[in-house]
Amino acid sequence: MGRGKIEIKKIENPTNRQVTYSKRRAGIMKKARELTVLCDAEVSLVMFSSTGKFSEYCSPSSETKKIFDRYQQVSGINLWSSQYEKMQNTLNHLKEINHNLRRDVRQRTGGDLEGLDIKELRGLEQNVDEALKLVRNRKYHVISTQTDTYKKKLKNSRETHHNLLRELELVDEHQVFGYVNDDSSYEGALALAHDGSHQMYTFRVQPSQPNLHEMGYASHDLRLA
Amino acid sequence: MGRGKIEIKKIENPTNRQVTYSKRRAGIMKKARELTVLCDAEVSLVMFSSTGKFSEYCSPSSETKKIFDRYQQVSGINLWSSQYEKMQNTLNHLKEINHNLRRDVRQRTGGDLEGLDIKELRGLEQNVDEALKLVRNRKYHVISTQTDTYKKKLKNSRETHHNLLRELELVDEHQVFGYVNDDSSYEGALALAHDGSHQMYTFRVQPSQPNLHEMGYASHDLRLA
DNA sequence: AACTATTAATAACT
DNA sequence: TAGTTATTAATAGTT
Repeated sequence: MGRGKIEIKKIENPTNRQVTYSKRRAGIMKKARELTVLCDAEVSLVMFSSTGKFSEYCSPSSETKKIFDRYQQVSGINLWSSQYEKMQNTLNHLKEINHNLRRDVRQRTGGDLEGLDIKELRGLEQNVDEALKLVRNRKYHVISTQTDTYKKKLKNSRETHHNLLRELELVDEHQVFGYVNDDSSYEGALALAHDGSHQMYTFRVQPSQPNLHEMGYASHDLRLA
Repeated sequence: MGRGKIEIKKIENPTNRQVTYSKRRAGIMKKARELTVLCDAEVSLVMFSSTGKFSEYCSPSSETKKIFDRYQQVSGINLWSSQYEKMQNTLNHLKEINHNLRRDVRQRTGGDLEGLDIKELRGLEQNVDEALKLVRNRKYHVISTQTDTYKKKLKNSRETHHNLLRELELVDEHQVFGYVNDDSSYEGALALAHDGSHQMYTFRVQPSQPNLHEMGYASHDLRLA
């Protein structure tokens, strides 16, 4: 339809090709629109020119996305299967790891021991025992560090006090009051550390887990008390 | 184009509409094909008739899926944003939980203690201490159960033996040989349980975590030794 | 971007 | 559903 018949093959002249693309694109869009109206059909038309220019037509009261969804249903092709499956796998993997981590934590708090044989129990016992020693060591280290800090502060304070008194002495030539050399602070801190209070150690992860159940987990209480 | 002009509005006669749909569908598909060839374009055409019949055209050497992917890139519309976002959130949530669980396990094995203050350390110590007691109790329970089983087996065996000897006595009227009443098995089991072997307790989750690094985790060795 | 000779599509009919 | 044809619509080549 035009001044002479044309063969249906790629137009080599780029300018010509682009012009023809524009014209025919308008034509096919009109056809799509007419089909939609005349026949009450849903039509999605997506085009990319050879230069990459994108155009689309979509029947009114619909969206390309919806037609894609429908296309997917009918064609049986899962358009985002690759993405989706990969994520699904990652998710399952994480869930499994989480599950195992939870069990480990439970066993390390003395629960869920029924499935373990003697050998495993012995191993766990030894492991927990070693952990206990490490925690104790760390505690003592923190305590002694803290105590040193207190001692230094005290020493500083003492010196400051001393100097102050000296200054007063020099200024007023008054009698100096004695003061107590209080070295009982170290024992005090140790007593504090060992006071056997029954306050529980609460697992930090708790406050940031509002909806585990949404992910297929029973809402186990992870509070390790 | 036809015997008389027609108005572009829905064809009310269903038969007519269906006929027109078929003809025009063929026409628009031909147009799409021609556009593809002449102008070296990529075209996706998806149609649903008013009766729900689905047809598509897609430029050769491409697939509807690929064109959809491209459509998504260009249009900025994320076709699976809802699905994807939900999964992404779940994933991040799981990762966070995982992270916290790992830290907890590490702390329960005596690592990562630097961030804890005295109060937390005291709590952790007490918690681990209690866990240790629970594990020990369980171990003793398993041992004693096992020992009981052995005792019963032994008792059975002893009786069987006894009966056998009696039968021999009755049959042959021979002299009975004595046997040792071996009750040392209990002490043996306890010794085994307390032997202080340095064999490590290995965390069960290990073998099923081949590729943690793929999920953005450093491949920490979870082995709790 | 507009024109127009010509071909292509198709509405009505069979 | 498929074929025919009169008529309109699309468009190739031109301006």
